[in-house]
Amino acid sequence: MSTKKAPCTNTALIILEKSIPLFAKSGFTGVSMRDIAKTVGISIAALYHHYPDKQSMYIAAMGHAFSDMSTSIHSSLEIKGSAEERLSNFITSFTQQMADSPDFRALLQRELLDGDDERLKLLATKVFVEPFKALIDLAHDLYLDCDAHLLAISMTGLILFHFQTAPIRQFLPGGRPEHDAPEIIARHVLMLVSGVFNNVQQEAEY
Amino acid sequence: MSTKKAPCTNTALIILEKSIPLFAKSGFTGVSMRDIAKTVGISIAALYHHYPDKQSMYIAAMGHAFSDMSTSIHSSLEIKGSAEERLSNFITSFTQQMADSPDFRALLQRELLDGDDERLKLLATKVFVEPFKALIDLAHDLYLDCDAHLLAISMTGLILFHFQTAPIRQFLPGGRPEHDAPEIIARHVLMLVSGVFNNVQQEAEY
DNA sequence: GTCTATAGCCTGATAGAC
DNA sequence: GTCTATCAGGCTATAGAC
Repeated sequence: MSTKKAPCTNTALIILEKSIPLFAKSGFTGVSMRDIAKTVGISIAALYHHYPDKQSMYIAAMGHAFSDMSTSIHSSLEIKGSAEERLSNFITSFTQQMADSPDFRALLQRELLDGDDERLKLLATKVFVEPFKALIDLAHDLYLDCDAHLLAISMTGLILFHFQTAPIRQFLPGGRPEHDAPEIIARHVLMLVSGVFNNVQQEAEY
Repeated sequence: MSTKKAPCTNTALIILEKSIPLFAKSGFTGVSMRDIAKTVGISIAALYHHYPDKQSMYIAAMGHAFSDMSTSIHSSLEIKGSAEERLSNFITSFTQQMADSPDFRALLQRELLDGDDERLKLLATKVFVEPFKALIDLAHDLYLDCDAHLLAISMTGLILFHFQTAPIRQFLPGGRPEHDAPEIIARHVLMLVSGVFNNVQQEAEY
């Protein structure tokens, strides 16, 4: 367990870790093997010793980035408490994790645009299936009888979209730098979702 | 006014209209001048007669795509009625417009990832500033005293994220094909936002 | 305004020495 | 496992005829 977190000296893994920021910034077609070789500090031919082609390297890099995020998310789903506490905790920690992982966010966006079914399935099962199950359980415990899948999408989307739009918000009415702070975003999303909670309770009382 | 909507026979505009789907599908670096020339049905050299380089052509294509969306959105912001009716109408029509414009959605996502400040400012002023103003007015009329900018981002994000995640939802718990329908998405988002409305009213009564 | 032809560079990928 | 050298083809962009 502790060995997995040790700084990596294996060349194949170093290639992945150094190429992830490049792919996040410029996408698959925007990064050349030359760029990667230069960043890693080895020759192009050496890259091909570890991966048969660029596509395989990209997929391996995605798998690595998604595994990292997976462990990070998993570790924050276990907290016990009331349903309200767990909801608040999920939103807060997920928002903080996304704020801490700009590369993952960019890769996620790029995969949603360009990923084929195989890559999207990997992304789903490695990263999002478990938090989605937790969210659906949470919706059940909170007596939210709206579609749990749609609600889970909405909650993750609410959080992620605030980060996605960060670069354009300075040009939109009311946009201010404070709006980028994860604490502000988390509080806002929790307010929105709590609204649903109360709303459905009201309807149930009719 | 009617002339603007007439089918275009000007080569420079045909180039834009035929290249927009290519850029939407594969991004700037994923489309070559060869691809565009082939799709338009002219030679590469002819492309360079109308645009000085690939970058200029891409920016012109973005401007064209965003203008189209701008007029489409503007035409649905004028409807009168109570604040609740206008909210419902905005969500419904915006969701429908996004459902009808997959190319615009893809270009928007790509620009959020790769656009520089100049391009993002164009995107903001051409497309999003006006609906944002309408949403902020709406939030005021509904006595929502939460941050209007954050709420506007959240509403557009709620809608857009359901489309963004369409290809991956089949791999997530509870995902079903019906969830892609704009009517379902619009109703779900309206339910979420109405929840806020009731919630804030409750708080105001305390 | 459109064409053919091409320059000059960059691309992914390989061969073979060490 | 890493290197240098290289290939064949794609890339953006241009020249010059019609």
